[in-house]
Amino acid sequence: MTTPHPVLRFARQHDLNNQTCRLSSLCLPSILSSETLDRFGVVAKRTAPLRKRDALYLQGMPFNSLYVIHSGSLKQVSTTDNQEEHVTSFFLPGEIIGLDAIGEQRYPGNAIALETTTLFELPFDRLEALTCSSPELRNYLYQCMSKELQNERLLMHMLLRKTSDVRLATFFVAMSLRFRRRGYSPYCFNLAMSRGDIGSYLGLAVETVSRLLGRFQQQGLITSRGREFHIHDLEALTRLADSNGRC
Amino acid sequence: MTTPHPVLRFARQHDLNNQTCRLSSLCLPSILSSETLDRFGVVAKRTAPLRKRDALYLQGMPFNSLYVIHSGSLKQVSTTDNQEEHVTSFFLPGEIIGLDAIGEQRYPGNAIALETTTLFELPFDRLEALTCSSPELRNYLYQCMSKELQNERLLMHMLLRKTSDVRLATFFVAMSLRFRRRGYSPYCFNLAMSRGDIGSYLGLAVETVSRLLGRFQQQGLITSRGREFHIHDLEALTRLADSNGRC
DNA sequence: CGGCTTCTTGATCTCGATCAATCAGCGTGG
DNA sequence: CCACGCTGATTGATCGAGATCAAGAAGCCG
Repeated sequence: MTTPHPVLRFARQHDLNNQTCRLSSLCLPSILSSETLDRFGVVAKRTAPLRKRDALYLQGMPFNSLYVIHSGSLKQVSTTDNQEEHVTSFFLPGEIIGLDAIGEQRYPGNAIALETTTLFELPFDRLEALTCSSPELRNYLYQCMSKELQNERLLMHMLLRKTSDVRLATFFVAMSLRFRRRGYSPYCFNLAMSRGDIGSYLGLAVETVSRLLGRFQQQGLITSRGREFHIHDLEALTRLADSNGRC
Repeated sequence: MTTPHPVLRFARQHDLNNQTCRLSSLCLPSILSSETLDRFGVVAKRTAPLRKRDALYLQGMPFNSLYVIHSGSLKQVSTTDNQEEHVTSFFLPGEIIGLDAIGEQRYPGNAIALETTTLFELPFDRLEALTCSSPELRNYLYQCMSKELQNERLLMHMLLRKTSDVRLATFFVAMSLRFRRRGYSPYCFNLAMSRGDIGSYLGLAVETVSRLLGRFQQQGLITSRGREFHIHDLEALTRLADSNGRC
């Protein structure tokens, strides 16, 4: 109930600076005064935990709130006109969900819990009202969205061109970075999504993901046991992600 | 100098409603009162026209302003770490440039004029200051960015999976829609970008784009003479864009 | 222990990149 | 004005990455 907002707590502890990042830009800049953060926190309501496969919202439902993950993770799955499903995003603890729903006032996909997940709800009208009086908060929201936009654009045009191994390497580097930013180990983490989800997100077949994981393991880049991943050579992985595929 | 803002003029004339769109969501919603628009317009400064190949800004330059195209068109080209160039966006008249620069406070690529182009400059600090007093403007900006974000996500996961013909069909349908929204013909338009630019944007080789254009022409979907395009069967093109590629 | 789903591994085939050559357009300057 | 050269567009031929089909292995939960 009155537990401080997790992002808030994290920001206070770590005094995050406003550095760049690739896939996930949802860090809280230190510009935010703790006063603003407190009011940000006041708005946040804790929601009942979701169990695996539960939906936070469904595609087309009217947009009311943004959410911040406290623990657990979600995927967003969008169904296109021709009934194909695509995983469009993954969300990890501390990240904001729903920024892509503001425009259409509807959620653009199903948000499905990948494991038991707890969230904070940020009713957008109240948040938006706060931005009146707080330029920092206003700018923070602008920056969040702008960064996500830039990341999506970059990512898209990287992935469109890249070979499957580069795509998967990019994915791992990005995940590692996201865990690092949140204060978790960037070298050892659990990914609650299935191989199929990863494939859908990267535009690859399940079989390809599986084969690549095997190859990465042979090459000593990572080890994977089930959904637990150890990154052994982040530098090589980064080099691969930044390469043309063939080298 | 004191010419009214083109978008402003357009919005007054057409009383645009807030409908959904695919690739470009930069329509002005009718929510915006003309009072707000006037103040919006006051902020806008006309800039000197760019000639073909001129740069509006370069990658890494500090972000100061958003821009709205009055006439002409631009592409944004981002250079990745490994020195590859990717066309990340095209901008048509009436569309806003620079939303993806707010987050990092730097422009994420070179904005290059594809033809003689005139613009309006919107200094962001002044625009942002206006959002204090105008909830409509504030929400408009949020919605612009959110829509672009959603479009990029959808587009990415469509393109990642799709065959080359579906990609190109999607591109034409999107372009047609963008011209339609701005009051131009959706069936006949000039695209000032080269085949190479289109290929780069879609993640296809120039040769593939060229071959596909030939095939589309044979199939009676479009005709292209140089950079002038006629869309003959928008419905079939849309069906192709929404299909799985094989059908 | 069955009955799931998820993951892995193998074999084949297709789409599109790549290499290569020619052609068209277009502005420049002799 | 035309010849030249440059860039962009087209077309053809080859090859490889990855999708797809198919089958088996490994978890996972009731």
